[in-house]
Amino acid sequence: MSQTLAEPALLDRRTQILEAAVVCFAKHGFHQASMHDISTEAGISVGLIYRYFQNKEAVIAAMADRHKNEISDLLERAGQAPSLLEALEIIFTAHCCEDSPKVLSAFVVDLYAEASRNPAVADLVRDVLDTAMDGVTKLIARSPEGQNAPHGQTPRELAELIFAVARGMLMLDILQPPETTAAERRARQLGVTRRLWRLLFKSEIETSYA
Amino acid sequence: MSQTLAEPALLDRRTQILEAAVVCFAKHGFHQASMHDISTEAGISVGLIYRYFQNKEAVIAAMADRHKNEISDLLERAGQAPSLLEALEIIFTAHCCEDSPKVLSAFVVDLYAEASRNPAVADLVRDVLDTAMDGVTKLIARSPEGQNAPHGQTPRELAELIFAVARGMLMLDILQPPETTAAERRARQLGVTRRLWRLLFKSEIETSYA
Amino acid sequence: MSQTLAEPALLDRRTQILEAAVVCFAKHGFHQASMHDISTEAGISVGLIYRYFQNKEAVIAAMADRHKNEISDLLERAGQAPSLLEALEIIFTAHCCEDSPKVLSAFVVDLYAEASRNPAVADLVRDVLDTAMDGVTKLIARSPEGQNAPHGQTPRELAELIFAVARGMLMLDILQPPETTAAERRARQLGVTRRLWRLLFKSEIETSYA
Amino acid sequence: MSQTLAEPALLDRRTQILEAAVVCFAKHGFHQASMHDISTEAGISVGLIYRYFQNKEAVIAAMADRHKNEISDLLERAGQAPSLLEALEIIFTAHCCEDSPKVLSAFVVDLYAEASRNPAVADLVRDVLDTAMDGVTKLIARSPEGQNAPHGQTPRELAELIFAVARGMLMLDILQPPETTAAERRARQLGVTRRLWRLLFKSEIETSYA
DNA sequence: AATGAATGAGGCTTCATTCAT
DNA sequence: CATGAATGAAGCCTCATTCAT
Repeated sequence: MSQTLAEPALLDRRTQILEAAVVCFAKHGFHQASMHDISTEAGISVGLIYRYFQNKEAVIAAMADRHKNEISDLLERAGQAPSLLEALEIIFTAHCCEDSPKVLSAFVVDLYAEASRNPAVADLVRDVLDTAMDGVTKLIARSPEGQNAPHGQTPRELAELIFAVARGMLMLDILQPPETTAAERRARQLGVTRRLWRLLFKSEIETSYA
Repeated sequence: MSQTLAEPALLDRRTQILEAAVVCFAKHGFHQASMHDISTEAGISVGLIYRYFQNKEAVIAAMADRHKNEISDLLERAGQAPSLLEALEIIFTAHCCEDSPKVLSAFVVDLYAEASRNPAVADLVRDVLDTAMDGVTKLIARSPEGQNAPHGQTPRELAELIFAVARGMLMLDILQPPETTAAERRARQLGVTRRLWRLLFKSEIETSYA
Repeated sequence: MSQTLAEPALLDRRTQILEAAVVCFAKHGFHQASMHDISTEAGISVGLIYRYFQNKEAVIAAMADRHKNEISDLLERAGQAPSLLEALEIIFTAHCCEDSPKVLSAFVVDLYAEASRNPAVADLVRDVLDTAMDGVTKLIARSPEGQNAPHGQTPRELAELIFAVARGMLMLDILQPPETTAAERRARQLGVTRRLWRLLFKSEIETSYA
Repeated sequence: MSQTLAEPALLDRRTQILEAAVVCFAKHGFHQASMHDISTEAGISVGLIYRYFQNKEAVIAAMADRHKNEISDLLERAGQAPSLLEALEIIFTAHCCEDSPKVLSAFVVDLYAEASRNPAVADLVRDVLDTAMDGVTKLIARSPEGQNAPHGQTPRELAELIFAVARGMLMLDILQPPETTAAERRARQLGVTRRLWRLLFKSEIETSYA
């Protein structure tokens, strides 16, 4: 009976530590955040972290993995949206959550920075991106407006552009003044999303009616 | 008489140090690169760096400033291109230089990561971005194809999209396998640039002739 | 009723732990072996060790005590040997057991190293040595060849020399390449033992007949 | 001119650190002595040690090397002694120096303990021993009393016995009560040396005259 | 009796920075 | 102007020990 309890407890601790780690990593960066910072944020002792992670590197790797799952969830949610536009809106505004303003953008950019020197992280991030791109490609392919994109661009090409814009907006999001509210950041993202959507999927004539 | 000589020498030393710093920063990241790394790369002693920069922070700040100038130069060159497409091509392929593959992408992404926690760097990067955006906005406004963009998007809005894509491509560039050649990366960037240009500036009908 | 059971159980646990401790101590040294190592080797939990030993120091002390008993047993066995030479052979080859090659040598040398800074261990080891020396002195005194040693050396003096050689051989044993078999190490020990015995107890003339 | 100075300075620092290290290692053991202990004993900062040694392991290795040189010097001195007995006396009393009582014995025993788990140290110690044994073998071979040892033992065999006794006495030396003076320890060593010498090199008859 | 999660002090090592030369 | 030896704070990690279950 302790086994059925031990498993979740173990997972919970890991989750608790990772939860603290995102905060610290987003606030200070992977390598500027100390293990002590994380343990304090998590409300536990430093040593305990090492019961659940082999070392700091492993925490970073787990964070990357967590990111993979979150993107996965995001795509899932986007896939269930009633329209392509709404799906894109979900994808483009995922990081504008009230509770941890700017946290996600900084974290993701840091993740890419880390990927540039840590091959393991690079592989993971690449994998995430490929999966995500495939997902969006399918989303486009099955949507009505994806059937005849302007200039005959393929769904894959459109997905690539969409992702470039999404990652780019993440970088620009970092530069928003710290006092910017989540709502404001969200509004901005929505604006860009719609303009992008119109460009990619609406021919001139149709749009004039909109 | 030493003053007329001192000034350029001083600038040269600073340049020499910064030149070494980009290499180290791109290779290891701002905070993973040690002052010793930089001094070794520059072929000088550690102490000498402190004669030209108050501390490591100042080196990072100077690097950000250097980035500003480089973007400035880039815009200058782009502004002299014969066509908008060519201007965009210059902007989008600036980081694909033979000598230091992937160096610039990693550096810029790191710079944004740093901006997310260092307000001084954030201000500088924001300034760079604003200036660059203004430049491109003007480029678009004065170009023939910028006159009537699809969906009535303004030059500013188009510039925003362009920059989002440009920054996004930088992030994606990081994920390229290390063995990717500069030429391959350049080709990819050019492909995206052209597709983006067509989308933004070519109406469906015109394009069919292209 | 649990008491009659508890006693042996308690001793068994202690023995089990000490059994695991020798292995770990010999493999890593007293202070390099962690309590966790010992608990794993013993197949129990860390906490349990503290039920039977106050702390690591106490484990080491108990190990020293165990060593005392083992030397005691060894002398017992040696005392029952039919001849002095055979007694010496038993003493000199005790550590060449098949199952844990080199284990004992390393452990004993470590014990002496520990004795040099831990007075409690020093006292114990000294006690062991004195007792052992007394035993061997008696062995010599009662043996025929011990009656007239060359140069009129007393049984005590001879025992001292014997023990110096025995401890010294232990140190040298450590330097044997790891692949050396117990049999080889035993053969070497026997050779030295016999040469020593001849020197100490055989006059030149008698020997020429042997 | 700074180069001719830099070299000795570098060597001096290393020597200074090693000098401090022997003290700490002998007092606490290799792994119980902290880098901080060593730096304090040497009167320098912790970080400075790392300018001269890659890590603690390297300090231990250097200590082992130092030991090799000291044994080398010792043999040199012993080789110049007028008689074999005096040569042996030098070898057997080397560790009984006034200034650091018991330091050397503890250090050497620790070195052997370390050798039992650190192959690099084992190789070095083995090498030291072989060289030393060769030296003593030669000493014996060239000495008058070495010509006809009792029982026809070869110089090599005699050297082996001598070294076993020497290492063994080192171990026993550790057990001397801490208040034992260097003179007392020296006296004891001399006693053993002479008895050993008589046994190995003096026939019964000659001795009766002595 | 037994477990193993949790703690936190302490060890090794790095690195920004200073300063005598 | 230039060097690089020196410092010491701080980071990562281990481990003896405790305690709730």
